[in-house]
Amino acid sequence: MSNPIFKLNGRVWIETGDEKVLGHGRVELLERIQASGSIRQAALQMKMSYKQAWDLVNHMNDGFGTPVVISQRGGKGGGKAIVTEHGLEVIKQFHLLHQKLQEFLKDNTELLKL
Amino acid sequence: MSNPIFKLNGRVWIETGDEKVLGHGRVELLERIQASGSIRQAALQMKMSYKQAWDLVNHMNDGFGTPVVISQRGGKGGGKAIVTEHGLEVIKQFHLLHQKLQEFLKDNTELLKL
DNA sequence: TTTCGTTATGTTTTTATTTATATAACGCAA
DNA sequence: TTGCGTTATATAAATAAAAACATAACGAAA
Repeated sequence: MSNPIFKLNGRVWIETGDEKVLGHGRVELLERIQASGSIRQAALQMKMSYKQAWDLVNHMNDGFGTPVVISQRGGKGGGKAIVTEHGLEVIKQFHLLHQKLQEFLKDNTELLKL
Repeated sequence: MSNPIFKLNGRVWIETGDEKVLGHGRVELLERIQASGSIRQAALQMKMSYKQAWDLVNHMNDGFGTPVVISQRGGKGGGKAIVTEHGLEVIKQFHLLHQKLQEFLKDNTELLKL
């Protein structure tokens, strides 16, 4: 067996050109927006500023051809944000990738000899 | 085929506990130290400060049980640094992992439907 | 014993990033 | 039509990260 104190870890993400458009953190943000219906609440939960969350959402909407989040201000509750059908698909795809990566990491940790 | 503008990318690294001990950048540093015999030259090549390079080397030596770089000051040329046998092994292992990840990314990019 | 170029280390300065603050826009509901 | 809570956006303040700078230690070679 390999030395137990060493752990293999990794990340995957999706780029357009050279810009990162979707990764681990952004997916969590989308999920929390979906769950709460609010960019603000999602940001609070993840302990990031509203501005940062909004910038990320904006960047994702730009990066993907079709928006992943649609938001509106005013109205009941002051405003809201929803994850689009395309956004849900994106989340799903990323989860699949993430899961596959975990398998990859697990398999190769076992081969790791240091 | 999947949308050509989206690219899957990723990284792997090795941790001990929760601290990153080896990744893509550190491996390049080791290789350049090996090639030049100097931490300073390696740092210059990678456009990082000597301090930063030295800190990384130190951190790696701490992180792995046995040192990956041994350095000495003074003497012919002012000093030198060499990558240990263990360091070479570590580089080799990481390259293997990196190569496998590239295959993983390639395989899954083809499945990527966005 | 002086010079040289590097390792080793700490300190200071600068830059970049993050966070906080402020304010306008908005539309529903009271 | 006023208040409310959110989205949207810009600007300022605070933190963190990186780079630059300075300097000591070192030993071979001149």
